[in-house]
Amino acid sequence: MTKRSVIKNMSPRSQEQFEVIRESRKRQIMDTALRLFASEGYDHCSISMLAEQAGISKGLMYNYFNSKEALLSEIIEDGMREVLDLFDPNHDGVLTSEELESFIRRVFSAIRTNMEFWVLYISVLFQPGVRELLKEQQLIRYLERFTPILTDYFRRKGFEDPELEMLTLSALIEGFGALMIYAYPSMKIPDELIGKFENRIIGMYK
Amino acid sequence: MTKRSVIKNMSPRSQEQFEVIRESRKRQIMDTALRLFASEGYDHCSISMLAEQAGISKGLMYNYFNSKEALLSEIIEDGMREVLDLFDPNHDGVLTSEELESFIRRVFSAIRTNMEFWVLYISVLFQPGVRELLKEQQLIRYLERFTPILTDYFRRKGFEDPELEMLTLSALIEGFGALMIYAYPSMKIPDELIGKFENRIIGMYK
Amino acid sequence: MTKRSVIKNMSPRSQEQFEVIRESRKRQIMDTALRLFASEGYDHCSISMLAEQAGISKGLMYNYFNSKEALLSEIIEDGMREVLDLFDPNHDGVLTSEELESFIRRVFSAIRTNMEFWVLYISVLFQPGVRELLKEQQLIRYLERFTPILTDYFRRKGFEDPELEMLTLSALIEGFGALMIYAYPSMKIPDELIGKFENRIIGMYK
Amino acid sequence: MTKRSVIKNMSPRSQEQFEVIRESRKRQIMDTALRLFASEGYDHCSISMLAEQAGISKGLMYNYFNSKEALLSEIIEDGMREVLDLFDPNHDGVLTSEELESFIRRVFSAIRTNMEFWVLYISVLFQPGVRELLKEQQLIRYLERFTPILTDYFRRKGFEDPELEMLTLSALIEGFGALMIYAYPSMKIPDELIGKFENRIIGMYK
DNA sequence: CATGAATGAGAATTCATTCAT
DNA sequence: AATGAATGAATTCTCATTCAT
Repeated sequence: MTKRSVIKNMSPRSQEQFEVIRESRKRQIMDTALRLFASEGYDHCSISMLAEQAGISKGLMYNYFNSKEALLSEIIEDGMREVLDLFDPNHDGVLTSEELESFIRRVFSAIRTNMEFWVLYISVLFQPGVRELLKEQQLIRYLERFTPILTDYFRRKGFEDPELEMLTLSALIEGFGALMIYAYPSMKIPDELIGKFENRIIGMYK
Repeated sequence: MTKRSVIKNMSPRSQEQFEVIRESRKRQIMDTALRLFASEGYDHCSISMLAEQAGISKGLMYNYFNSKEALLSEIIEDGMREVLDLFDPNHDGVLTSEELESFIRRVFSAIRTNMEFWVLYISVLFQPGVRELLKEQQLIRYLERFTPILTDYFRRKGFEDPELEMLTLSALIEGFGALMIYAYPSMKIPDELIGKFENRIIGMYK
Repeated sequence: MTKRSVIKNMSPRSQEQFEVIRESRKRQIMDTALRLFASEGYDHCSISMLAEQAGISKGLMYNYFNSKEALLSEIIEDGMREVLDLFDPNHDGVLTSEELESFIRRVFSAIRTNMEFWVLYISVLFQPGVRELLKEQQLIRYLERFTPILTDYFRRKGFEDPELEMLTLSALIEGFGALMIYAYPSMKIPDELIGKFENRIIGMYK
Repeated sequence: MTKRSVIKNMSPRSQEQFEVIRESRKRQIMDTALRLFASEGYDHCSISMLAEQAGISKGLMYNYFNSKEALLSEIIEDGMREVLDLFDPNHDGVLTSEELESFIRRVFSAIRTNMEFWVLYISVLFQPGVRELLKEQQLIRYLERFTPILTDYFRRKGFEDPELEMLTLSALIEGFGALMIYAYPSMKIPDELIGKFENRIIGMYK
C-alpha cells in the first residue's frame, strides 16, 4: 500500500477539495503576479519576489504553471476573457447603433476598471521580444474579427470613407487607453472629462 | 608653438583622429542598439548580443557608455533631439491655425519616419521599472509645455469645451502612434489612409 | 494544533530540517572562505574558486550571503565573537594584576589558536579599500574601550609614564601578532620561545 | 632612410635626453603609483586610474613596466633601497652599542618618514597571494642577515636569553610599525610619545 | 616616445528552474 | 500539495594588456 493510497483512504472527498484548493491557489498566484508584473514590470519581477508576495514557496508556482512565461500567458488570457465577457458575444455580425454605443461604453469601462491588466497588457505588447506570445491570443483575434464588422457598420450608415472612420475610432480608443495607462497610477484624468469624451465618440458614430 | 601642436607631436594619432574614431564608433553602437532595443526589447537585448551585432567586443561599449542604461538614455535623448528638431521652437506661445496644422503634420511625419525610435520610446515608456528614467526627459517636458498652448488655442477658436478637444486631439495622435507601432514592422497601414486621417484631424481643429 | 505543526504538515521537509541544512551549509561556506581568504587573499579569491573549493555551485553562496563582502563581514564577526569569548567580559573597569596576566595570556592564546582568522583579519585591516568595513567592528571598539582601562592600570600601579607603558604593551602584542602572521604558515617560532616571551611581558607589567 | 634614422640625425644628443626623459617619466609613474597603491589598495587601483592620475596614457606605462605587477615590484624594490640606504652597510658583522642605537633610530625614522611606502609594503606583505613576490626581496634577505648579528650582539652583551631579546626587539619594532600604519592617515601618535618609546627601547638594549 | 581604441578573459551577481523530501 | 536548497547559464561590468598609428 503506497503512501498515496493511504492519503486517499483517509480523505474520501479530497478530490473535490483538492480542486478547490488548486483553484484558489492559482487565483492567489495570478492576482499577485498581475499586480507585480504591472507595477514592477514582467522582467524585473522575479519568481522569488512573486513567491514571497504571494506567500508561497518558489517551487509551488511550478506546480501550477509550467514557467514564468506560462504564468504570464494565463494572466493575459484570463484578463482577456474578463474583458471579452464585457462584450456581447451574441451579435450576429450585423451591428446596430445601440450595439455600437454599448460596445464603446464597454471598452471605456473595461479600460477604466482593469487598469492593472491594461498596463501589463500594453507593456507586454510593446516588448517586442514577447509580442509573439500575444499574437496568437484571443483578444487580438477577436478584435481582428471586429474590424470588418465595424467597417461594415460605417458603410451601412452611409459614412463617406468607412475605413477612415474605422481608423479614427480605433485611434481614439487606443489613444485613450494609452493616455490612461501612461497616467497610471500617478496622474488622473477627471471622470467628468472621460464621460464627455465617451459621449462625443458615441455621438460621432451613431 | 601652441600647446595643441605639442600634443600633436606627442601622439602619432592626432586628437582629431581620435575624436573622429570615437564619434563614428559611438554612432555605430547607438544605431545598432536602437535597432536591437526596438526589435528585441531593451531587457531582452544583452550586451553580448549588442556587441556581436555591432561587430565589436563586449568591453568596448563601456568605453563609450558607462552602463547599458546610460546607452539607452543617450539613445532616447538623441532620438528626442531629432524629433524636437522637427518642431518649430520659435513660436511665441500663441498658436495660429497654420502653426497647428504644421505641428500636426510634423507629428505624423515624425512618427512615420522614426518608427524604430518610437517603438523603443513607447516600449520603454510602458516598462514600469524604467519609466522614471524618462520622466525627466525633454520630450515629455516639451509636450507638457505644449498642452496649455493647445488648450488656449481651442479656447480662442471658440470651441465649446477646449479641454475635451485637447483630450481628443491627444488621443487621436497617441492612438495613431500606437497603431503604427503595434503594426511595426510586419503590417502596414496604407499611406493614402494615413494621409486622409491626417487631413481629417487638421480639418477638425482648424 | 499549533501554527507550527500546521507548517510542519505543509512541508514534508520540516522547518528544523531546513534550519539544520542551512546552518551546516553556512558553516561549510564560511570555513572554506576563511581558509581561502587567509591563504589566497580576499581579493584574489573569486566566488568561482570558493564555490569549487567548497564543492557547491557559484549561485549557492548568494543563497546564504548577500554578497562577497557580506560573507567577509560575517566571517570577521564570527572570528571576533570567538576571540572575544576568550576574554572575560565581566570585569568592572578596574584591572587587577591577575586580570592583566589573564588578559595577556588570552591574547597570546587567541593569536596562536586562530591563526587563519588573524591572517585574514590583519590582511583585511591593511587593505585600504576595505578598512572602513572593519572600523565599525566590535573588536576594534572593544580594544578601544580597553586602552583607557590599561592606562589606568599602569597609573594605579605607579608606573612613571602610563601612556608609554600602554604603547609599549600594545606594540609588543601587535608585533608578536605580526611576526606570527608573517611567519604563517611556512615558518614557525618555537613554542618555548613564545612562552618565554609571554612570561617576560607579564613580568614587565605585573 | 628610415623614419628612425631621420629622428636620430635631427637630434644628436637625443640618446642622453631620452635617458633623462625616461628616468623622469618612470619616477613620475612610480611616485603616483606608490601614493595610489597605498591609499586605494593595489588591487583596487586600476591602470586607467593610475594613468589618469599620473597624467599619462595607459599604454605608456607598459613602455616602462612590463606589467602592473612589475610596477609594484619596482616600487617595492625602490622603497627598500631607500630604506636600506638609511642603514650603514659598512659594518663588519660586529655590532657595537652605538651602531645598535643608530640602527634603531634609523628604523623609527624610516617608518615615520616613509609611511606611504610602509603602508603599501605591509598591505602587500599581508596579501597572501602576493607574498611570494616579496619573499625574494632584498629587504627580507637583509633583515634575515641582520637577525644573527643582533642575536650575537645580545649574547656578547651578556643578556641571559639572546633569542628572547631578539624576539622582543623585533616585536617592538614591528608592533610600532603596525600601530603607525594602522593609525595612518587618520590618527596620530604624538611625536613626543614616539620619542620616549624610541629612547626606552634603546635604553633596554644598550 | 606616446596615444587611447580595442580586446577578451574573468569578476560578481541574478534568476528561472529542478528536485529530494 | 508544498518546501526551499541547489544549480548553472546568462547578465552586467571591470580591467590588464595589446597594438595600429
